[in-house]
Amino acid sequence: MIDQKNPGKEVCVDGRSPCPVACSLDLLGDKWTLLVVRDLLLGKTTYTEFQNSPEGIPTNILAERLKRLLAAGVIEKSRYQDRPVRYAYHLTKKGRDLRPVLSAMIDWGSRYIPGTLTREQIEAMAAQLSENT
Amino acid sequence: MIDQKNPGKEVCVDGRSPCPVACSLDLLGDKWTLLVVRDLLLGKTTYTEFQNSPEGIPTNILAERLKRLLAAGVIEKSRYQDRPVRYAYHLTKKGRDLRPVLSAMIDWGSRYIPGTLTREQIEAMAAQLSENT
DNA sequence: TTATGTAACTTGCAATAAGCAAGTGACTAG
DNA sequence: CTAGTCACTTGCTTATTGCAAGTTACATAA
Repeated sequence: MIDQKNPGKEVCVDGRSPCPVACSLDLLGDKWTLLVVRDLLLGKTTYTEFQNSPEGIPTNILAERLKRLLAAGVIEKSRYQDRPVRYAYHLTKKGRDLRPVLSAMIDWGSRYIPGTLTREQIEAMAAQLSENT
Repeated sequence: MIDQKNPGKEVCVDGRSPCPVACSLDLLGDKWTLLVVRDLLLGKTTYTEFQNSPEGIPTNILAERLKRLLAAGVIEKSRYQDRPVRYAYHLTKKGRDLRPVLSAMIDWGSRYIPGTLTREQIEAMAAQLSENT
């Protein structure tokens, strides 16, 4: 993975090593961040929609993760309505390009974790979700 | 993602929801676990090799993660030498099938995180690593 | 035979992060 | 003027990390 002749010397910005996996995990390596990205890929856009996902993300953690993803340029925030103020979150290109990561996790999880939905079931639900908008 | 008519009811074994992403993250969602899998995919097999990776995983966390991956059937442990006792860890099929997840992370990280190595650089180093054995 | 060294951990403890409940401010609808 | 929604924030308890040091079993060198 890393230059064995020069260990721990060449470090990426704020990262633990120049390994793209390690640096990705610095941003995405926890139990919640990729679930927010999942929701965004499914077309959810608002704070309350993220909160209503069945995993039940704690509100302070959701707020913090949205800030981090915003700072990292993975998502963007827009006020889509004044009076009353309402915000929508969307993935940037950087964020949309996380789809293959999520996709690989869906494949792995649905194959190896019993009781989880298959890609097909998820896609059917995603289609329904976008119908209702 | 999840059945909206019956929220929070249909949960996978020990998981937060029947979503394969959520359940995968219950096992893999932290800063270290996938780095161990990365090392294993690169051909590293021993405790000390994992420790010597440039990210510097704390030893107690390494021990705990190996236990978890073992319990989850992602890796297996073998005594490859008595006197002195030495252990080797290897990926099972379940573990090797995580390659697409790591692969997608390499692609995303090397594209979006400046200073990280490209897939090509990593593959070159992996080739070198297996030469030296 | 004692002394040093290595592999693979375990233990103790301080610091950080997660999780829960409750509160806030802007605004709307009844 | 009361209740309700959205998008958060604050306070506090519990759980997880990270660091240093210790442990056990064996090996090799003096």
